[in-house]
Amino acid sequence: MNKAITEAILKSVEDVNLLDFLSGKNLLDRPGDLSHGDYSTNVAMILAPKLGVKPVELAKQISEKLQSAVSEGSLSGVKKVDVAGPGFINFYLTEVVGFELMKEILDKTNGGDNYGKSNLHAGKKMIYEYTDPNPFKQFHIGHLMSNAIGESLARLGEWSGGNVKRYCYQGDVGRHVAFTFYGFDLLKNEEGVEWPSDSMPLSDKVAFLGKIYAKGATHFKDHSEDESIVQEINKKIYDKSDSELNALYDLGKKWSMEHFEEIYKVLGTKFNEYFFESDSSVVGLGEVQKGLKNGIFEESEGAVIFKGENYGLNTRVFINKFGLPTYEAKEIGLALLKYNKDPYDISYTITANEQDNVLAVSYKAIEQIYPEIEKKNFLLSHGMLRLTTGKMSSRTGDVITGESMLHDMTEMALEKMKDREIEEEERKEIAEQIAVAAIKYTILRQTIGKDIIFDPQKSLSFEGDSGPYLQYSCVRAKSILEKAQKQGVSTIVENINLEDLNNSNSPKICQLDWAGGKLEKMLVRFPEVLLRAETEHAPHYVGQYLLDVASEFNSFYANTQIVVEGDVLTPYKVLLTKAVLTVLTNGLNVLGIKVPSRM
RNA sequence: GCACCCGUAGUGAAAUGGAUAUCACACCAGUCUUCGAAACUGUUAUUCUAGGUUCGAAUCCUAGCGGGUGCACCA
Repeated sequence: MNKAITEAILKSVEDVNLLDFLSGKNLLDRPGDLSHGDYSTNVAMILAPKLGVKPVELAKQISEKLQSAVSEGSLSGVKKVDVAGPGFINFYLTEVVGFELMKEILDKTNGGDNYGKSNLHAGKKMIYEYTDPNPFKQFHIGHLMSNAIGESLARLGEWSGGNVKRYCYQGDVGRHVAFTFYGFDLLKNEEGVEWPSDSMPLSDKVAFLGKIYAKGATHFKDHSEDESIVQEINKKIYDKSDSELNALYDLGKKWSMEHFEEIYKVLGTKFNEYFFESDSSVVGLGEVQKGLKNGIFEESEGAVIFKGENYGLNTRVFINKFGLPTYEAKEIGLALLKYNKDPYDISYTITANEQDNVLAVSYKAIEQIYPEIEKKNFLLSHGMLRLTTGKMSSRTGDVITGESMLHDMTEMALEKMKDREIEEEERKEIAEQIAVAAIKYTILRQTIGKDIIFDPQKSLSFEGDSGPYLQYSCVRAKSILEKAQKQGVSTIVENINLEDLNNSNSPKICQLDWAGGKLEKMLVRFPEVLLRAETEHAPHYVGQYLLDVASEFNSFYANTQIVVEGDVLTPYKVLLTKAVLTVLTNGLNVLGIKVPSRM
C-alpha cells in the first residue's frame, strides 16, 4: 500500500531535478493523530523552498493531482487526499482496505499468535547477554531491570525473525567471593558459625551466603590491614589450590545458581548458556599476555595496562600487580568464549550504563586483537534502578533484592484479589503474573537508557499506566468473548460481509466516525510498532502503544455494548474484540508479560 | 579538572526535525441492577536560560546554568 502511494507522490512531482532531490528519502509518514489520515507526506514542505513558493500552495497543487488519480481509479485503496496544517498531504484509505487489514489480524496463518512478526532478521544468529548476577551476591532489583530489558530485546529479535540465543555471564570469582569467605572465617571464629549442610532449605542457604558476604565487606571497611588476607583467599579461589575451600566454594556457587534459577522461572527467562568469570579470566589472561608481546598492552607499575588515551578513552588495568586478570581482561576472554561457542551474526550485551566507559576500553582492546568479532558486538546499556536514598550498595546493606520485591508485589496483588473466588494455587500463580507485569512494565515503559528512581514506599502501580491495567484489559476482552460464545455469536471472519454491514442503518465500520474506528486504525499499526522497537532497540514503543490500544478499547467498551442479541454489527464487534486481544497478548508477550485467564 | 549521559505540567514519563507537545499519577466533579469499576467521562497544569541553523526545533549546533555516571589495579 505505501509503495503505491509513494509512487503516486513521485509521479505527481514531475520535475526531474526535484525527483533527484527526493530519491532515497522516506516520503511517507504515519500521522500521530489518527484524524490526520492513514498516511501523510511532507514533500510539499521540503520542496517549497526550492521552488520559492509557499508550502501550502505547492501542497494544494500536488494534492489535486493525487486526488484526480484517486478519482480516475489509478490509486486504488485510497479514498481521499487532502491538505492540512502547514502543508501536509494526508491520505485516507478506503473501508475495503481497512477491512482487509482487520481480517489479516485474525487470519490463521499470518495472524493470531503470529500477528506482528516480521522477517527483518530472518536467518540471523543473534545473541543477547543480560541479567548477569554474581554467585555469592544478592540478586537485586538492578538485575531485575537488566532482565526485563534483555528479555524483551531478545523477544523483539525473535519477533523479527532472528535465531535468538540468551546468554548469562556470571562473576563466580573475584573480590566479592574473597570477601564472602573472609567473612565466613570471621564469623566462625567470633560466633562459631558453621557452614550449612546441603540438605537445608535453599532460602536459608542463600540467606547464609548473604550474611557472610555482608560480614566480610563491612568488616574490611574498618580493617584495611587485612588486605593481604583477602588477596590470599582471592588467589586460592582463582587457582583452586585449597581443597577445603574448593568444597565450600562449589556448594555456595551451586546454591546461588539454584536460587537465580527460581527467579528466572518466575520472570519467564530461559537461558541457553551460562558463562563464568572463572573461565573467561583464564582465556582473558592468556590473550592479554599475548597482546603484551604484540605491543597492544604495556607494563606499568607492575600491572598490565591498555593505553586508552590513544583512542580518547581512559587507561585501564587488565592484569593487576598480583598477576590476576581484571574485569577488563575477562571481557576479552568472554568475547572469545561466546564467539567460539557458536559463531553469530550479531551479539548484544545488556548492562547498566555506569559500565559504559570501562567496557569501551575493553572493546577497543578486543578490536585490536579480533576486529572481525568486535564488529559484530554491540553494547546496549540501560539506566539504573536507583533508590530515593541514592545508589544501592550491597556493602552497606542498602539493597532491595529482586526476591523481596517480587514477594511484596505478589502480596499486594493477592490483597486486590481477595474477593475473587479462585483456588489457592491458581490465585498464587495469577498474583505472581500480575506482580511480574507491574515490575516489568514500570521498567519497560520508558527509554531504556534512563534511570528509574524507585521509591519502595510508594511502590509500583496497579492502575492507569501499568502492566496490570493491560492484563485487566485482556481479561475483560476474554470475558466478552466468552459471553459471545455462550450466545452463539459466529466469529468466523469469512461469514462477515463488509457491504452488508455498511448497507445497514448502523454506523459504518472501518471509518473514524464509528465508535470502534480508532481502534481498527490502531490495531493495524502493530507490526510497524514492533519493527520500530526492534530497529531502535526500544521496547518502550511497544508498551506505549499497548497502553493506547487498551485505553481505546476500554473507552469503546464503556460506550458501546458489544454483544447485543439480534444486532447485525455484533459479530464484527466481537471480532474486533478478538483482534484487540490478539494485539495486546502478542505485545505483552514481546515485553515478557503473561496474560492471566482471570484476575 | 577531563570524558560521557541527562534537564518536558505538582510528580513520573512519551514524542522518525513536523500539525493543537501526548500519557499516567495526584487534585476536583461525576459513572456500577448492564459484557469484570484493577475501568470510564469531564476539569486544571509542561519543553532550564540565551543565541544560531531550518519552511518548521522539546529534538540539531554554540555558550551558560543545574543534575547523574565514570576516570589504575572491584565488577
